[in-house]
Amino acid sequence: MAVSKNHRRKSSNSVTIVDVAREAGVSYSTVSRVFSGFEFVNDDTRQKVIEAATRLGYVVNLQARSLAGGRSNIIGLLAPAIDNGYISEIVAGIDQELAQWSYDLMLYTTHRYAGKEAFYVKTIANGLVDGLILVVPLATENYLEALPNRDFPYVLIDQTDKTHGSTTVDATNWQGAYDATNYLISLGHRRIGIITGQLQLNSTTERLDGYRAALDHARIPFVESLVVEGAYQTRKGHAAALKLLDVQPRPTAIFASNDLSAIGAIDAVRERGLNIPGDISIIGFDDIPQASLVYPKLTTVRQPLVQIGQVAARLLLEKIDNPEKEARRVTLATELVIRDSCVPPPGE
Amino acid sequence: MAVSKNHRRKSSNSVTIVDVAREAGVSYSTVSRVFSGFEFVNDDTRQKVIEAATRLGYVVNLQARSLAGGRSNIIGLLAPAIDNGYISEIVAGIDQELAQWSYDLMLYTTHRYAGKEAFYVKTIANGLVDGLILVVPLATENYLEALPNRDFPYVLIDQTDKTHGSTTVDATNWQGAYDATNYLISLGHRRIGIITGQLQLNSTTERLDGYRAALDHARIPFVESLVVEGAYQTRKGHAAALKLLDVQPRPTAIFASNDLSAIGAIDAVRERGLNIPGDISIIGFDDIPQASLVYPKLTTVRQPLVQIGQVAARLLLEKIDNPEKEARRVTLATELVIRDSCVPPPGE
DNA sequence: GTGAAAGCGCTAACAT
DNA sequence: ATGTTAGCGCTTTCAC
Repeated sequence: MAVSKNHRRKSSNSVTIVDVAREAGVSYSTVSRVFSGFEFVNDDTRQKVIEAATRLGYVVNLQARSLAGGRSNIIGLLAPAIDNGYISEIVAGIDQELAQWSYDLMLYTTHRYAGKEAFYVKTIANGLVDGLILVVPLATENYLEALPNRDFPYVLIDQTDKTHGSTTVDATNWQGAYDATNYLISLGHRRIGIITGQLQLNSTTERLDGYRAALDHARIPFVESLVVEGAYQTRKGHAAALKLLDVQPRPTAIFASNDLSAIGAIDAVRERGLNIPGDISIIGFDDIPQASLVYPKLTTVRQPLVQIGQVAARLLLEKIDNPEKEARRVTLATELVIRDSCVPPPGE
Repeated sequence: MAVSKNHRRKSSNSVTIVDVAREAGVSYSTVSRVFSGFEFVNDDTRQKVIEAATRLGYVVNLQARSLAGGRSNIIGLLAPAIDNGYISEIVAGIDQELAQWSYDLMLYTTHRYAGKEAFYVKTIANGLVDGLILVVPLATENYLEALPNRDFPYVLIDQTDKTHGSTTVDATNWQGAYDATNYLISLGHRRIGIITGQLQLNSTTERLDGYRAALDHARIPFVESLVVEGAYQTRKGHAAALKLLDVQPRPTAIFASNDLSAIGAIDAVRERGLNIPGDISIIGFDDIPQASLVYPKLTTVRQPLVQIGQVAARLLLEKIDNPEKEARRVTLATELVIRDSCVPPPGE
């Protein structure tokens, strides 16, 4: 919160619209028209203005444009961090889409104002961004409460909220988990452990349900002790896997609810002197870039991360252009990606 | 460049400083003083203002503050993309540092305006950011030419420029490469291939020089055909490794100038049916998070990526607060990280 | 088609 | 310590 004392103005030697107007011999609103596009301006005039601007090296001041015009062509991304493949891929998708509409991106990380989420979001929304994409794992409500009442455009990624009708994009979590579990079953596994995400999360529940459904479908009894809560991160995945390995009889396969957990699980299994996939098969979820890097290459359920980012950005832009547009939820298809980390159980 | 036609103003139901002033019964500059900190305001008045603001749900409009005050407390990061561990780690460092000074971050990707770099940068610099961090692999000059003449604060990461005196932060590339090569030599290798980065890059040259120096020092002849140009990416690393494997006699070790290349090289070596590290040792550079994920875990030269980001941000902030501050170059130490991808050559 | 003028919400002299 | 007044650089009516 500390703001530096010695506020000195930016070296404001910049060429403004007024300079261009003078140089071109027109009024400065004409210059504005030329650069904001779309107004009817005489071709000669336009030419004069553009030449003058080029001569002077004028570039528009987006800040001023934004204040005056009410729009900044900037959207914000609120995320815990961008230090893992999951978010990076999504950001790539967002960036791709924004580039097409000449929008820019601000990055807000959530770890900043713990406990003051609402204030933080409110400040963001009241500032320069035209809309917000939220990739917030926990406590979404805390962030959201500051938003809908001022009907500020936003979209949620992989996060449905019950209270407000929010525009959301996610993937077929249930189906993906079903597919993963079912694949393991088809390989002959019957004792399948699962490492979940945080239980509050929607995606956690959906994936857990998909897992159960596949078990049910194959008439494999659901065993409580084979379900261990993780947190969608490597460390927790590691710990959860260790727990799973202590269950008797030991599971022959583990479904990790995301790849980060799966990677942690791989290490844990190895530490116990067990072999992957020989002794234990492991399947993940997400297909982040690391999934094909680890050894053995991870069999996983692919989420179209880049596309999720793209769609989220597009929905947001639509919402910005047309605030009346009603909230909707777009769910993209997951896909089983078979690599090397799953084989039939030992002795099969 | 297309700007949406239906510019509608942001739902401007927002509470402004004027509303707060009216509610508190003071002039609106007083309100400004309270929220911009530091002015001498009577405690009673301040109290009244804060209460009024809270009652009304006022939050500052950073945009307006920025236009009026000449400072936005936002800095920009210009990078090719953020989709790899190298940049992600740096961004994490930047973000960490910025958080401390309540600065925010804009993300600009370079792939947008190919061929119009100068214009792009100029627009950025003329807009809302107070400064810019550049992580630009190629054609740095194109970006830079628009900057120094308007003495806009910026810092370069891992990129020295000859023409202007730019503030730069990088790592001990020469020493790191020397250490890597020397380590290989100490293991008994004498035919050591190198996959470089793009030859235009400073870091490429420095690392190549370090490699040569280590060879020289051990009186191992430098062999031209053992040097293959890569591009700091996995794909190119793969291709380069393939080339290296065709050299007769075949190298027993490969120094990849960054981890991404090393990862590509690992795959290439495997495709040739060779074993790592048994047949070929591979060493990388950077120590991105993926380095410890691959199999075998990659021996590499660690760059303090997060710290690089932090230092870059700090230097930039200093420069913003004090434009007279002269440019300087901070070089951080690299460190050899021994993992599993290097062993003595076969038959040693 | 073009110019004049009123803001956008705020900061920063300059007064008092 | 607080109020008054100019802007920051632009968009956007409203005239002509």
